[in-house]
Amino acid sequence: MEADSERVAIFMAWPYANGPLHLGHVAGNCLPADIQYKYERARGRSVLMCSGSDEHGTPITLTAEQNGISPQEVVDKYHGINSKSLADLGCSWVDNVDPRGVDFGGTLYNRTSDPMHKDMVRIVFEDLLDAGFLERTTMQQYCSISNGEVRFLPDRYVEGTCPVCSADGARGDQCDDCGSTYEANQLRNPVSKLDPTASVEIRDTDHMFFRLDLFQEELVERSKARTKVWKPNVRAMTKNWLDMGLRPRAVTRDIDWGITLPLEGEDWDSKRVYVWFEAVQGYYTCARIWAERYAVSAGHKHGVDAWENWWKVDSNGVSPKHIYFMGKDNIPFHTIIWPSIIMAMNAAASGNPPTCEPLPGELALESNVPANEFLLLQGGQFSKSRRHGVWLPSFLERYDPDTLRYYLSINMPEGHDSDFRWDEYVNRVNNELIGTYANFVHRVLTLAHRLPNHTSNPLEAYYDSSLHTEHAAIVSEYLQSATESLERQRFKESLRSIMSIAQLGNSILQEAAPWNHIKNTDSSDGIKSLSSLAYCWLLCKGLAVTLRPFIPFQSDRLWEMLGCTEDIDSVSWLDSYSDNSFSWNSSKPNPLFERLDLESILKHEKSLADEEDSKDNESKPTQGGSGDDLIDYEDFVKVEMRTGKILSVEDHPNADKLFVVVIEDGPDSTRTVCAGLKGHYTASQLEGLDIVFVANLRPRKLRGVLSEGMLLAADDEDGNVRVLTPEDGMPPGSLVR
RNA sequence: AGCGGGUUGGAGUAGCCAGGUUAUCUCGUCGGGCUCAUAACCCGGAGACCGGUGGUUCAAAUCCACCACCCGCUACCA
Repeated sequence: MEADSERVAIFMAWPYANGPLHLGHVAGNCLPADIQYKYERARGRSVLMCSGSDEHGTPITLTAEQNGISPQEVVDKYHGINSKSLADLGCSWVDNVDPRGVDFGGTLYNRTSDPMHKDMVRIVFEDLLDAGFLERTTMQQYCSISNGEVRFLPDRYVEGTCPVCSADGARGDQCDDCGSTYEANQLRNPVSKLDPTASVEIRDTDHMFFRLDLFQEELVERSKARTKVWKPNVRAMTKNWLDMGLRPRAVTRDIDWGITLPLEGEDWDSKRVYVWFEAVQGYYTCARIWAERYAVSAGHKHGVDAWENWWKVDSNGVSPKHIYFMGKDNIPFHTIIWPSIIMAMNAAASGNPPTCEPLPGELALESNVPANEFLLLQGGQFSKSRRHGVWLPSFLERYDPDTLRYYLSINMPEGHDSDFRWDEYVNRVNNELIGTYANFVHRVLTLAHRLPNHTSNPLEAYYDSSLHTEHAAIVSEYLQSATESLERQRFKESLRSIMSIAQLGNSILQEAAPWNHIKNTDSSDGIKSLSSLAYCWLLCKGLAVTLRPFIPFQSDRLWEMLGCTEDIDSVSWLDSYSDNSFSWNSSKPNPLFERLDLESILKHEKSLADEEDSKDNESKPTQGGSGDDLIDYEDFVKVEMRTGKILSVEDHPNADKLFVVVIEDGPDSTRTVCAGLKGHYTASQLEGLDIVFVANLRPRKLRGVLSEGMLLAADDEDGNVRVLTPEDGMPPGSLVR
């Protein structure tokens, strides 16, 4: 393979270790990062890939509380599950040291609870503090007090009575009913959503803030220079943040699960590093930890400093290439916050002002941040609580990882959200992956095996390269465009170009019709035809190499069936279609994939869902203690439900999902209620309907409009909503019981 | 309502930032061919006033303005 001195670091956003990975993570993060890594290796480059589990923060502590275990147990569990899923998916995290040798790099799927990560974060914290990039500020924050235990609460976990309009349910800093904002201490009757019985008060608390504002100018300059490189979604999101103006951001918080602070004094004992500040540093700490744990023992020539090859600008001013993969929700962290921290680290080390153009010896900034949009599931967002999702571990138990990799690659949410649909998965796998690609390979292999007895490849004797210059030129164009696409992280486009080569192969076979000459190979037509078959054999070799980033398992299988003895790792991407040597494997070829059957897949998925349902039904009564969920008849009759007739429906002036509905609730009597039915019904569908409503609910303003009751409606797992309506003939105002 | 994204043949998409010959690809559909191959493969056809209305320009899917609808986050809500 030709030497390529380029140094590349592949960074994948750190999955939160609070649950198993779902297909959205795979399509948005894991797969693109892995494809890019494998491609860069095939180019002969030195590549280091870093990521791991993000293991701190409030949600993990809540999961731990709910399950009665420690936060560490939560993250241990999911770090294990997710590491295994990634390996089963064929991602390269399993090779900590590059099989070509440690000088080529390697990978590390680390975790933020790693003591070395924690130490390095504390050192960065100190350096930035000394350099004046962190400042101490006193802020006021809610906390709940229960049994003498003080717990600080984020604003979104507090609600109370609005000081302006007296509405209930106002949030810590803003009232949704009247829209007014106020200082934290003005909210009346604050209550903790996590523990409603605790008393809530305001306390002063000191925190360290990162001076993001100091980097505004450099970031504006940098983002202008990146307009040609960044995707539209990345440009837009970043510009939006910069236009709003950057402000200092707290890097510490009142919580006990996280990295302790390198600060003296009791004040700081109960505080930890804020996750956003610490997890992004994982890209840097992970590279250093890789060097210490793997590069040294594998004999890297630079030992513990090996990481610098992938992180520091070299003496000629050349930066390593840094590519960060993530979903759209993570963009500002990678175009604003993390670059600022890197600039701050550089400035702290050199004593110079921050600059967006790192000098030789300094840490490099991103080369691209190809953020993906979201993968939806049958049109809706993946959701743990609504059980709307396909989880990676259960998927991989049943289906071939390469089929998933193919489908998600060809359907990647690169420009906008895309959809995971079972029928489309089956279609694309059967028609494209199997019909076009695997079928081509199988045709070539079985035809070759039908030629007369042989111990080496029988096609070699017929091959005449001069007959295929036109085809070779087309293949070379496809390869070049696939390569250019991958240089720009355009995976769909790239995969399509490569698939075009398989399609070309099919048409070459069609035209040459070698099956007519298998038994009588001597005619001049026969020789020409078999030369085409021989050329197709060479195409299969190229396809194995160039599809390997996308479907690694089956590429390796194909390579073996072709009888190639050379290590596929040492074949250069650019030369993959130019090697004219003929290998041979005398054992009978087998199809690469099995066709998928949509009906049986849907049946299985449904049975999985039913299983979950029955599990839930069984566990519910025991969960809250038996009988606790039951109410007395007296409680039930307190709810006064009546029939009514909808007279008019109008859009709520200040809410997207609300209708303002006037109902006839008795003879010559009407009332107004707000109903969140927009999107489920049109106004005209509702008008005139007989409905059931709760009549004695305390009236409450909803985004400024007083609602005197509540329409009853049913909703199912899929989010469908239907209003309740009595059988005809009941006059408005009739009691329901 | 705030912020972001989207609207291109029946479905899904490329092209838009850097305006310019017959608007891309996959699936589906119709017709023909092949029979080696996993009912797979190959060739050809039909099908789009590029969401709407204005504007800029010699020229607009592409740039600008306004409008409509869809999605996500936040809010609200059955």
